[in-house]
Amino acid sequence: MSGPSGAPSRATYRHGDLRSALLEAGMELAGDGGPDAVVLREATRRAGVSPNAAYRHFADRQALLAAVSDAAQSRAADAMEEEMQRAAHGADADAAARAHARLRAVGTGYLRFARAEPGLFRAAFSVPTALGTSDSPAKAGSGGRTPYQLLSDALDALAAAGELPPDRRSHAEFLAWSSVHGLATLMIDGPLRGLPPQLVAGVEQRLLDMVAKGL
Amino acid sequence: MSGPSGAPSRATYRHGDLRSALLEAGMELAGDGGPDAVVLREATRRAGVSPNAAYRHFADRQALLAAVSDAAQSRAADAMEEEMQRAAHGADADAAARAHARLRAVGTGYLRFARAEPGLFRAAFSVPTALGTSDSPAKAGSGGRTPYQLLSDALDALAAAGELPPDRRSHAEFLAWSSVHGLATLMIDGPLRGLPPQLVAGVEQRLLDMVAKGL
DNA sequence: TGTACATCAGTGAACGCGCGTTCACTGATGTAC
DNA sequence: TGTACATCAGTGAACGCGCGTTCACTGATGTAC
Repeated sequence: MSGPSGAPSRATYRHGDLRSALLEAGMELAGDGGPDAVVLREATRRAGVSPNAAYRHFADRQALLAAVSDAAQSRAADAMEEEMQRAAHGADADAAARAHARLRAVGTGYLRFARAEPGLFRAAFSVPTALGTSDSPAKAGSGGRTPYQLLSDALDALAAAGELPPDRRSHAEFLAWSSVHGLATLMIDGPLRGLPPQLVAGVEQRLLDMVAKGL
Repeated sequence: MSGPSGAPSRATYRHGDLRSALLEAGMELAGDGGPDAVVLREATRRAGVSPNAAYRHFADRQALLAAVSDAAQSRAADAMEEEMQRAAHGADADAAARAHARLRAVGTGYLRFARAEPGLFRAAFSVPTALGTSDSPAKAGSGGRTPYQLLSDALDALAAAGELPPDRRSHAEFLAWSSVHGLATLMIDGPLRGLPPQLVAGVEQRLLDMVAKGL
C-alpha cells in the first residue's frame, strides 16, 4: 500500500481524504465501543495522522460523533432495506398481507442491525440527533431513505391497505419504534443482555405480532 | 450541622456512615448525568472525604456504580407502586378492568420515573445488571418488589382475570417492557427527545393501549 | 513551459484536566484485662 | 474504673493514563502570470 490510501505510512505529505479516513475510523470505534468510544485522538491515530489534524475537518469531537451517528443511521437503513427486499419475494399475497410483511421487515431489519452492530446501533440512536425526517443524505441508506422514513412509509402502506384505521395513523411511528427500539436496547445494553439466543428470534417475532395487532 | 452527618466539616475523625454517603453522592451524580457521571473522586469529594477512602466500602468504581444502579431500580419500583396505589382508588370495577388498570399503572409509573429522573433511569436500566427476579433488597422498592416483579405480577393478574391467553403469558414481560422502555429511552436519550410536552401524555397512553391490546 | 507565490492540510510540542488506583501512614475507636 | 492495645476507617501524596484543544510552524500543492 503506497497510494494515497495507504494508512500509517504515507508517501504523500497530504493525506488525500482525511475526512473519510477519520469518519471510517470513528465508525470502527463506535462499532467496538459505542458512541463513548468515538474519540478524536484514537481516530487520528488510526488514520495515521497527528491529533490536531482532525480539526481541519471537524470542528470538534462532537462534530465527528455526529457524523458517525449519521453514517450509522444510514447503515441501519441499509439493513432495513435489505430485509424488505428479502420479504418482498413472497409478493403474491394480497395488499393487506404485503403491507403487514413490509412493516414486519422494517422491524426485523432494525433488530437485526441492532444485534449485528450493537455499537453502531447505539451511536445511531442514542445520540441526540434529528429525527431523520428531512432528506439528509448522511442518514439515508442507499435507497435514499432514513430509518424513520422507512417506518413511516410502511405505516402509510398499512393504512392504505386498510389495515390501520386512519384515526390511529398519527404518531403510530412512535409506538412501533418504541417497541422495537426498547427490545433492542434491553438486549444490547440492559437487563435482557443475557437472553438465551434460542429465545431471541421468538421474542422478536412475538413483539412484532404485538405491534401489528395493537396498533 | 456538627453531628456525624455534617458533610464537609466533620467533627469526628471517622465519618460515621461513609458507605451511605458515597451511595447518596453517587445517586446525585447519576441523577444529574447518568451512569457515566458516577465517578469515585467526585463522590468522595461530596462526602467530604479523600479519594481513596472510597476503597474501604467499594471494591472499585464499578462496585459503586452497581450499588447506584440497584438503588435507582428501587426508586423506579417506588414510582410504580405509587402509581398502582393511585389507580387502585377506582377499585369498584370488575376483575378484568382492575387487572388492566394495574398493568397500565405499572407502565405509567415506569414512564413517569423515566421522565422525572432520566439520569437515574439510565443508571437503573442501562447498566448491565441482573433481571431483578430474585428478591434482592437492594433493587426492590419499599413494597419489597423489583420493577420486573411488579410487571410480572401485573401480567399474572391479567392472565388470572382471563384477559391474557395462557399461551401468550410466557415472556410477555419482555414484550410489555420493551415497548415502555423504548418510548422512555427514545424520549430521554434519543431522537424523540424534543417531543412537544403536550404530545407526551397522549403518546404514552396510546402506547399502553397498544400493548394491552396486542399482548 | 517555466517560475513566483498564496493557500491551507498536516506537524510537533505543549497545556490543563480529571480520572482510577496504590502506597505507606495515622490516629480515633472499642475491647480485653 | 482505668489502662494497654489491636483494629481499621480515613489521610496525604503520588503514579500513569488518555483525553480535547491550542499554538506557531512547514512544506506540498495548485494557480496566476
